[in-house]
Amino acid sequence: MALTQVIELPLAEQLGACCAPLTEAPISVEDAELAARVFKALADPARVRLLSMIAAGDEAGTCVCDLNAAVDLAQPTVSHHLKVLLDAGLLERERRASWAYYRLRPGVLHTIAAILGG
Amino acid sequence: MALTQVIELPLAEQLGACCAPLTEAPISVEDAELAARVFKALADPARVRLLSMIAAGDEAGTCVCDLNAAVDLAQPTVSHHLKVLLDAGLLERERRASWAYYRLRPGVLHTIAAILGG
DNA sequence: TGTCAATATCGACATCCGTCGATGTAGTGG
DNA sequence: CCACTACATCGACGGATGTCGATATTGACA
Repeated sequence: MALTQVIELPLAEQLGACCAPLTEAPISVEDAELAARVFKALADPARVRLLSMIAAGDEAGTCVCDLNAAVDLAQPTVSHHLKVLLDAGLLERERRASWAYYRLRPGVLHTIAAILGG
Repeated sequence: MALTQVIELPLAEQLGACCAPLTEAPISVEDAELAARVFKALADPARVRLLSMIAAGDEAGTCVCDLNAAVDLAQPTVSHHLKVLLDAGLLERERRASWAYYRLRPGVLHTIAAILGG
């Protein structure tokens, strides 16, 4: 094993520091890979909806139990989608008592919008 | 066969007329489906790069021959990705002589950015 | 009409991804 | 310690997707 440890920034944060808007200059191969991984997290209707419910919900976070009740998917499926959004750096997770609360990682949506040249 | 014909607006244009930013209210199932289809088009590194090259290139359009030369993919693969971006309503195509030119559909990137609440 | 160049479509393949039931794990309260 | 609840992980299945070689199509030009 290597002695050094790779500190991975959240994907969506790397994206914020990586590159100019798509319209300004051709994106590099590496940065395109990064951007595509973030867009891939958004490339599913269930995830878009979950993200929107969390983004439009309480700033303190939305309980998974509420999300499970609100979408027509099995509990493991919801858990899977939340993990994808979490790994993409779009969400944060916090445990309170025996519940899990997810909330938007601040600024990420703006970061993604900025890449698009909005 | 039905006598009526469904006139399909470009995907990305439907998206512009469909819904508020994700942060404002939970998106509907139908609109989430729509948004996800657009994000799916962006969910591949090759497509992000092609889109960026076209977006940052000449406003009159970018020749497929230039795109073929610039990316390390077989010609049918490039053609396939361009079709995905076209079908998503992100690009426009124009034939000039025996060449095909693609350009950004005006406003689409801003539309997508707006959905994200940018 | 025939040939050539540019692009699109087709068919096949391997891989990835969404889904769910079954099971594991963590935290709560008796 | 045990039972219960909330959530995560695992394993498997079917369908979608990226890739390419072969082939079809389109347009230019003899």
